[in-house]
Amino acid sequence: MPVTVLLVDDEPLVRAGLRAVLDAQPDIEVVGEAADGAAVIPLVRRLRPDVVAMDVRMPLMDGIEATRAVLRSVDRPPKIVVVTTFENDEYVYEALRAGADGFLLKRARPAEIVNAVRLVAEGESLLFPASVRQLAAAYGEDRGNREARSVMDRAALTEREAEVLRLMTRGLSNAEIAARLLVGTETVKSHVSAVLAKLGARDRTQAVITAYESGFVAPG
Amino acid sequence: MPVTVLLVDDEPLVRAGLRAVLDAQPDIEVVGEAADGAAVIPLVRRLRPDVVAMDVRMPLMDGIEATRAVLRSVDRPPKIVVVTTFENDEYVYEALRAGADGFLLKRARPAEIVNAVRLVAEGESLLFPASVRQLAAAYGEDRGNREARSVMDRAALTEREAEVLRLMTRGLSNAEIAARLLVGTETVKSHVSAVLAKLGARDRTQAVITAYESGFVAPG
DNA sequence: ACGGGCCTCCCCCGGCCGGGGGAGGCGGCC
DNA sequence: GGCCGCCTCCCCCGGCCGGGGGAGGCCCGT
Repeated sequence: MPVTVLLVDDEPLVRAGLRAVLDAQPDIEVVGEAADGAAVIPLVRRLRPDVVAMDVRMPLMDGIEATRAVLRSVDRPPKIVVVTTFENDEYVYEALRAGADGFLLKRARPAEIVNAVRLVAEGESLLFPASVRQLAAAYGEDRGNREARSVMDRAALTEREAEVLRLMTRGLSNAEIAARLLVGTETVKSHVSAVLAKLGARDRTQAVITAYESGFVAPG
Repeated sequence: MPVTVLLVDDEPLVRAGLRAVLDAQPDIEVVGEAADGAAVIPLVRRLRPDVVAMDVRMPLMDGIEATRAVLRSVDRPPKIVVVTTFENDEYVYEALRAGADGFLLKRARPAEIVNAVRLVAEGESLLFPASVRQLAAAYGEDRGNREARSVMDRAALTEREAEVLRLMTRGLSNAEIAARLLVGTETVKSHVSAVLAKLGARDRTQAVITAYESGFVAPG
């Protein structure tokens, strides 16, 4: 019996690509598709796929949440392969921590994609940072982003500081933030200074940039 | 006779997706694939496709270069549709300036992809605002975002202003931008003021926020 | 030739910003 | 009880920022 696969990705194009690649294999069968993490649970219950190929970045419920949801609400859960565009995507690591069994780069060659699905179906855990490192080196780029994210991770903003940063990302001035939070402007200045120091930002603009780059705020 | 299409994308997965979507149409036929811009010229010469669907971001030769190369070295060149992941990708604008006839978002629905190919094949030029607006509306929900996007669309920044805004989104001060662009700080201040006015922003922070919200810069 | 848009640079000036340093109150933790 | 982290507020001050107004050179289209 073939390995059954459920595809979860918000982009129909990617789903079509995965389907084309996987269905071309005699021992693999795509049994369903979903456009968002929120739709995964009932589909997994009904279709009982061996493997779920799941995008990490999706609009309503991302791959991390969806992975957690599947693992805790289905017994004998399927293997979960996380699909991502960027190498060293923090989301991927989170998804793996959440219990995903492996991951796939969208730019991988078809043979690698097929191989990854077969391997996790057999119970192998695909955690090869090595190959990711290679691809990262080959394609370079996207470095600043990872930095921003890790800066934000290590920043350890206090609750108040995070709130102030959030208002900064809405374009508010110190005086406006003060009014919004019902505190004095001097207090806001203290928080802003703390945020700048923790994020390694020179001014509020750089702080806002870091917030966007790190995913602290979602643009789309 | 069907519309013939050549796919150019470094990711086999995307090629497979486009092929699946396009080949499903009786009036469209994918006649070839290439993984890099460098391979396009001979393929175009041999296959004489009506349309080339070309990724903008590729390792060896990007879509901009490849577009230019095709247009200048082939007579009766094919229509070129630029394929991108991000809306408002700077590369896309460059490609359009280089002579591309339209563009496609990878996250577009299959029907829209098919439609875009048919339209350019018929000689329609798919330029941005309208179709982007549609896609944004279709996928949007998020209202503020669409507003930001339309603000950006109507902003009509000059080339220089856009460049200054791009540097602003990198966290640079006026002095640093001046140094980077080899002009005086007063000049930069003029451009910044123009950008703020056109974007309806009060300060550079708000301008950067608008840039992120509108997709002028891609965060992830 | 004239006008208009763009890029460049200049002056003045008020204001918000951010750094440095300090301090008091409150809560939790050892 | 004592310490520490967080939130709150204060003063001084230099600097970058942004507004307003102006101007010259360039190219393009009329």
